[in-house]
Amino acid sequence: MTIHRVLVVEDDHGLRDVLARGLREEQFEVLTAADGAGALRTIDDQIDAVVLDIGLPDSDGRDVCQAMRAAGLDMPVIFLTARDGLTSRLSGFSAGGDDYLAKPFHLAELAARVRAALRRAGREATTEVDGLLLDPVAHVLKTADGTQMPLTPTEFRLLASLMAAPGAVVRRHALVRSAWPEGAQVNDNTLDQYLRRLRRKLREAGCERGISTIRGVGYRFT
Amino acid sequence: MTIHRVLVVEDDHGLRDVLARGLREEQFEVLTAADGAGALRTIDDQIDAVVLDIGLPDSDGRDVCQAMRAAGLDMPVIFLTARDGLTSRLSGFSAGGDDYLAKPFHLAELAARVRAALRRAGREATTEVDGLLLDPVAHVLKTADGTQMPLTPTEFRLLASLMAAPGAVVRRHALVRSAWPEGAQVNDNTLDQYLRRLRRKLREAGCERGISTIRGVGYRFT
DNA sequence: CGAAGCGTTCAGGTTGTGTTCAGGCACGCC
DNA sequence: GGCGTGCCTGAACACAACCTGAACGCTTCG
Repeated sequence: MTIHRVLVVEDDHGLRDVLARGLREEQFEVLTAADGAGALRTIDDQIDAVVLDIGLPDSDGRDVCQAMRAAGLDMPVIFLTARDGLTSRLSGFSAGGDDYLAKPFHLAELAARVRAALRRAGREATTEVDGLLLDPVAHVLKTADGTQMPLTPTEFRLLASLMAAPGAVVRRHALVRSAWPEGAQVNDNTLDQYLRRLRRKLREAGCERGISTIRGVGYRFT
Repeated sequence: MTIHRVLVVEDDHGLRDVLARGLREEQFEVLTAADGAGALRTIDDQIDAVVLDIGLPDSDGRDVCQAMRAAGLDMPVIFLTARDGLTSRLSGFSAGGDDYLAKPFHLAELAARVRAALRRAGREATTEVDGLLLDPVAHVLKTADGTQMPLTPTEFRLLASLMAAPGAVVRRHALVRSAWPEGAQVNDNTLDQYLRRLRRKLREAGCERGISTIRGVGYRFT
């Protein structure tokens, strides 16, 4: 999993901490701000996404977003709204391909939305190894001859991890750590299956490179 | 294969933990610091490499690097820069750093870069004897003519132990201690078998050097 | 509702690694 | 030379690691 920088803007201290800690556990790098002014002070083009509470003490979250856009900052924004009603109004507004989430919500859902937004915005890093490239926007593997092979999210994370350091052995548990959420219990066989599917997709895409097994150690993309 | 000591300097707590844990799993000994001041307090000539965030709260990572150099510390530095900033790329190099890595990145890639930097700096994460090198990243034996010979984990540990001190005699029980877990009961003949297999693999790889027997004492890599 | 896609699990087969056994060769000592 | 010890060799074995094909539950989406 690649590491992204997320700014959380929320006035409630407790909630802000919960969000920050939760997103960190989901492998994000997290900055925080307590109000609109602080957000605009913190924000720059190194932020990959913003989680933005609509009801801020000093200003409306949407104004903050507009100020961002005016400053030429185009990263995705996930709005947090105080339950119901508002959401319908927001869906029409949806400025800049953003997303919204009504309180209360699950951390896992927020993390998923942030990821989805990053993907849509093309903020994921493209990995490329010798003509073979991994397109993070479309979640597709593109070969030199233009063939496109769709990948599932988990397949994508696994292959990205393998291609990040071509030729190097990646240990099994390192693969698990990079493709599954922190602390997930993953059956050995599950990983086997994914490698099997990845190898088949690579073969079907007519790719001469492949994943070799280093028995007792891990796998290597060659 | 000696263990290397890496200092990770990163202000974000979550990211720092992820990096530290990941590098430890890759067999590094990891120290951490949260800012430039802490880094300069921690650092000494026992550190083999530094992973240094450019954007630190109290100072620029490049200044930290320059301060290091001024103090006569010449270990390699891998800069972490916020997404593809070309400027930080260049100035990172002019500050005497060895490599850079743009966020977001994969752990496997960071580990590979740290190893590469150590190798370039002559701190040798890989064992090399006269064109024959044992590559722990790819987990293979590479000969001068480019042949790659895969090794099993135990073979790898044994050969590493022999190549660590070329020309010196390594006693049998010393070999056992370095290639098997502490307190393992190893049949004499088992070691014989491994030497046999190693010699054959060396021969098959077209290597003129070999392992000679010192009867009653041990073995020597010449 | 049904269909499709994704993640996961199960059962069974295959292979490589680590290990042991039986026997042979070579060296050193008497 | 006879003999023992240390090392080498070829073959065989057990078991874990890994691969494979098939199926199941779950969610999503039409």
